[in-house]
Amino acid sequence: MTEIDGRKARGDASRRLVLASAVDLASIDGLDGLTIGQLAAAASVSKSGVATLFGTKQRLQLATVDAAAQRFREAVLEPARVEPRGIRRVVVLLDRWIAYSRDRVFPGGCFFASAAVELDAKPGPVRDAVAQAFQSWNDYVRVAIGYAIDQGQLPPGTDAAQLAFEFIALLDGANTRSLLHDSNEPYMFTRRAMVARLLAAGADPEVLRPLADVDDEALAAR
Amino acid sequence: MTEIDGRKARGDASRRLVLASAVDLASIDGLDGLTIGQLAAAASVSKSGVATLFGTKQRLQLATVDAAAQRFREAVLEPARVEPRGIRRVVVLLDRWIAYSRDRVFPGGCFFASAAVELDAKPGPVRDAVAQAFQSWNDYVRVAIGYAIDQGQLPPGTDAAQLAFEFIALLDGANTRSLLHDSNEPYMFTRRAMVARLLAAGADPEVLRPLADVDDEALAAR
DNA sequence: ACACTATACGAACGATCGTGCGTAAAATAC
DNA sequence: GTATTTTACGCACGATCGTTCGTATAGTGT
Repeated sequence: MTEIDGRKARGDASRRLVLASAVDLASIDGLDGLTIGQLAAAASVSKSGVATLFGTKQRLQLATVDAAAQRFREAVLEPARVEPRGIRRVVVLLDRWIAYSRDRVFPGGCFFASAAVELDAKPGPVRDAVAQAFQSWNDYVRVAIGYAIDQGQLPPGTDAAQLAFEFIALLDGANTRSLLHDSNEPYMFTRRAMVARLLAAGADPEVLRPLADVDDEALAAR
Repeated sequence: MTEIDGRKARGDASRRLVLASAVDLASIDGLDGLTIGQLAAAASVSKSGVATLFGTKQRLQLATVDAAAQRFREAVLEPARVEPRGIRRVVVLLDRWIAYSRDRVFPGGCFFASAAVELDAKPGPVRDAVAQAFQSWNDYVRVAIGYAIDQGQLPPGTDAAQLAFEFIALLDGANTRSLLHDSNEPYMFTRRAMVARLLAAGADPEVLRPLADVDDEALAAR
């Protein structure tokens, strides 16, 4: 039943290969700064080969957004899903995001933080795709916090949307500052802020340990 | 004593005129996306005229950063300086920044939030200039909070650097989200977070009114 | 008066951009 | 076997990029 077309298969493999370079380049130079010529050089294929695989630059950009979302899910969402729903998953989620940014899963830092700021004032399909991915990540965090509330690990009156907004703002802030000043100190600021915020919201201090115990990462690296 | 050179004066006037367009364009397309050709068209001068005034694109970019810093100071810092040092100035500072972002003093939102994310992974003099401007704004907020601590309006143990980081992250987060989703709701999230944070830090609720009383701005516009 | 400096433009440079065309090779369909 | 589809490349197109050159104009010096 799963009759695979050898031509399509070959093309998909090439697309994946090219897109791996594309997300790396775009995380540094932006989705507009990404050019077909330098992408072809980075992926060791011909310029017209890239054009054949994606047709137009806009479709290349959209495919790049999808590929970046895939890598994001593997680095952040999937590790958090091993934890059961509730406050523990929220904590792992936030901790994994910091690791994802700190370890430069994308060489230019969080791809979506970059793309969102780059395209936020430039209407078009690519901006819409980025906006939706961003929204989707925000909703994921908000829902994850909602589970913690449902389970009584956070007070019933807690505003999940408000908390999700604050956390994502703190994470993105650390991402940019870390890149801009080549330092891990911003991650410490964000950890402290998030832990304090969760404590103030009434979370159990014990489950916050994964977030709270790594303050020395700032001392470890410069 | 202030002998002015008519030639220089004419050139400076032209530079100011061109730079006014440059910061607007760059806030949307980024400092790299800014091209001499479209800038010349937007400012109604010739392409080679722009080249003559700034020499090279990099010097144009550096001049654009300076011009943006000037506009930022006029929109945010100067209005806050009418308040005496202390918690009141901090509150006005944060409130002015939200107005500066919401009113689109730069058509593409905060110029420096844009430029910082665009260049955070691209070494060079322009990135350094943006990083320094960003740092300077961070220090201004931190010092302003320090005054409030010195005057006993915030507890002696308050970490001014931590607070400054959190506030700027929340402000930048609202800026991006507002642009990306064309909504004023993010500003409400940020106001609530900052007010709650200052209250938790021990600030007088009465002086926080300028920040807290405008929740309905989210309802006013979509 | 003359030399000098700064602004401003038109024109052109080589380089790179995104895209289209023609062709060849590989895989599928008949 | 002969069509057809998909990948992949070389090549060239028009457009735009940043920059440079020559020239004209306005203002400053002596």
